[in-house]
Amino acid sequence: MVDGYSFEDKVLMAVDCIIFGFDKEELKILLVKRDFEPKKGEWSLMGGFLKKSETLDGAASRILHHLTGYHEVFMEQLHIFSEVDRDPVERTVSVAYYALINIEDHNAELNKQYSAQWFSVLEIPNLIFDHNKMVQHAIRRLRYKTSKDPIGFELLPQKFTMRQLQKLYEAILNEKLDKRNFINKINSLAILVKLEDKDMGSSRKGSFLYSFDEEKYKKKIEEGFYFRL
Amino acid sequence: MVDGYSFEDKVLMAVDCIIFGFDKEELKILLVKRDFEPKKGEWSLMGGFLKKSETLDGAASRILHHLTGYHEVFMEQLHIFSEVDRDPVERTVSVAYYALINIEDHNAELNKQYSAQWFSVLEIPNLIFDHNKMVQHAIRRLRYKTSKDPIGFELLPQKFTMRQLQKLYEAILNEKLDKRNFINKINSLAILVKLEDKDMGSSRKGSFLYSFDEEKYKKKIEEGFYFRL
DNA sequence: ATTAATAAGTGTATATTTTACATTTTCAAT
DNA sequence: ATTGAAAATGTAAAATATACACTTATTAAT
Repeated sequence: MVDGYSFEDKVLMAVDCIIFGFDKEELKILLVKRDFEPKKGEWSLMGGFLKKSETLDGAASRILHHLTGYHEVFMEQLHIFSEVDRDPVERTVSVAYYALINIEDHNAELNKQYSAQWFSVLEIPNLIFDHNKMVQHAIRRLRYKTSKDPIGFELLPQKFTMRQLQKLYEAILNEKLDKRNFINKINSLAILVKLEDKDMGSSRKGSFLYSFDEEKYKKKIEEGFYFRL
Repeated sequence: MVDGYSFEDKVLMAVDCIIFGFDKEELKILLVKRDFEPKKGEWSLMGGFLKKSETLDGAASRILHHLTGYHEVFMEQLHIFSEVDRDPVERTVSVAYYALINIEDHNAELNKQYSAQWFSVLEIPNLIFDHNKMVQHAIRRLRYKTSKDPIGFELLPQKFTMRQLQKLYEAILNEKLDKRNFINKINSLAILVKLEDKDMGSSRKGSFLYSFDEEKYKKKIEEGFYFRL
């Protein structure tokens, strides 16, 4: 028993991260140029390998932090990809995670360092291995998530306008929504606080800023409500 | 490059299966008595290790077939569990799969061979490692799945009564449903065929048998409908 | 053959939710 | 003061979900 389950195969486990951001108009993901063989120079998800001493969640956080400088970001396991030949170098199983970050205060320096770049989810380039499949999977999951959680918290700056929130939903769902119905629906959730100040950036009139009421927001999620736009 | 990613850690990957069945009254899962150390003699999910030459889906099917004799069963990846100490013998990451099988023509011989036993999901014993957590996760997933797919196909015999179908949903959701509303809702999906013959087992009057219209059923799933009972 | 027992089968009215849709307001720039 | 541009706002109609109770068919017992 000293040897553990000694006759069983061991495999390498990669963790690849689909990092979502929203830039007021478009839903984007952060991709890096791979800097080692094979497929050096091609676009890829940010990834790394699981170490024996960490959990998968831990590995995913480590990798994300490495690239973005962020701690404490929303991340969730997506799916495991295990086609035998998915990595031509060696049998590697990859666990995909997706993360939601506020693109605004993302550290641009790090992007240079890793040759990282934001891409609209509508224009994802060819990625190495099965990474395109992972991205599509993540987009589906994010769409699903909109019907279960109010996702804005993670992807928007602290203060935002109704229109920005609507555009976020539109970007994720890839469909236009009716303004009045959207506002009514969001208000019925009662998770927003209307602030005094306005954002003057987008019109002469200016539009009121909102922020999430964190407490109500969390309670809502726990209740497991179903939210259909 | 001959050595691949030679400095990275490799880990053992287990696959554990939550096997759901329905016996006309209760939602059940199939558990086995573990026959090797550690935790020999305790209840456990049916599991095994991933081999280098197979995918995770392949491993899950292999393991399921081994225990139940079934091929071609609905199975789906659930979640990966990777707590560092989850297996006291050795660092092992486990991928949980859940399967839906028709309990009726399940091979009872194999149950003896593996000391396997069906347990109501309402009375799951203490399981080894983090297997109880996996089971709870699987039940949540199955509940969610009812709102997205008509799940009966996998869990019921080919012919079944409306009442059996209702009981299946009630068992999964763990709540009573209204008979008339249930029937109306199911009929509105238009995926069932009402057969000529009746099941005389449960009443003097007898109740009509139904079966799924496989084609409509598959079309419905593809459409991605949302189904709320 | 009448009766009793048992589960099957069936419909509707009300409440709730979702959808579609157009005008007025504000204010900075000219 | 006029203009332009986006923000803000409400309602009626349609669709969906819910609550709810009696009749029917059959057979086993008398």
